[in-house]
Amino acid sequence: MAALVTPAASVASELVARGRESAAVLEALLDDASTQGHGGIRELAAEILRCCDRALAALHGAPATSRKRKSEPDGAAAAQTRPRRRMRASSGLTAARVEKRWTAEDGFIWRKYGQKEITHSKNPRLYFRCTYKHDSGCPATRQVQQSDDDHSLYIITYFGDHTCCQGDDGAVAAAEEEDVKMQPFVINFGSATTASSTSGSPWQNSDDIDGRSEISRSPQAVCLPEGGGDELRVKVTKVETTSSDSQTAGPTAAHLSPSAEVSCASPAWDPLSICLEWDQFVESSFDFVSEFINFDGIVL
DNA sequence: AAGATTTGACCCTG
DNA sequence: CAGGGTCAAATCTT
Repeated sequence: MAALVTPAASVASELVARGRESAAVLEALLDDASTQGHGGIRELAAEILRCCDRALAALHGAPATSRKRKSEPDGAAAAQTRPRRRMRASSGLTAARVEKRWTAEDGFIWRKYGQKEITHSKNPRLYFRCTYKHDSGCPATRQVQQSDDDHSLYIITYFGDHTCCQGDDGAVAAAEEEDVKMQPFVINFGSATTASSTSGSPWQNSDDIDGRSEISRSPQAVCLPEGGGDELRVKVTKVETTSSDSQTAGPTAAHLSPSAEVSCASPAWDPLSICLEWDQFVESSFDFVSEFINFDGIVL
């Protein structure tokens, strides 16, 4: 477990994560505008996302390679002797954290390891573990399931904390809290179409929440302006934490708070002082698009 | 070729 | 025994 644990690394990690979010928003915007010939710029935004992902991976202290699956030389015989698995309920793993989001994306890099049809549920439950489980022994896992009631909502249950980027508990806790605040949002540029952000969103991709697309795809639902509105509307879904003892109740039984809607004149996400530059970056994203900023500085 | 995803089977708990 | 969580071979993607 050779994760970077210095405060500087923690800050860098968070900055990159935030930059990635900004790029995701940009890509979403451009995606919608693709019919007007912004395909090349979209690709650029996608490249930013990829760069940020790689940077995060590096910061998390894991080599980009060596994740090859172990092969079982004895085939079926090996399966017979494989270690007995333990169910989470009895494993004493850390508490579950249930989130209800518009996107399955959360800034971490997950690897899908299973999918299961759940009884009395229309949508399958997807199982993810931290990409760095084997490299850093990171125990973090999560389950993602689309809401039966609202297909544009994802119910995400987190188990365990990320140790792959941990070391400074305070910093990590702050980062997680931050993540919760800034991830689940819907941007509405004051469209007259009341745009129920939960329906008809062009960005939701219910068939595509597997690990790969999660990393590469834009998470936010965005409505482009129709009449020149300039207000950004951020929808924040509150998050509750449940105890491990109540985990067996499952995500759908967990207590989810109703969403709170917040309107703001600018897309400044929150008052993290060290990240002001990114806020400015986002605010000027449209200008930057038209001027074709030089990305040399972010090449990794 | 290496790494990620899919998916059926295995295993555990209630 | 049913339901749910995880494993890992097969398959796909890059």
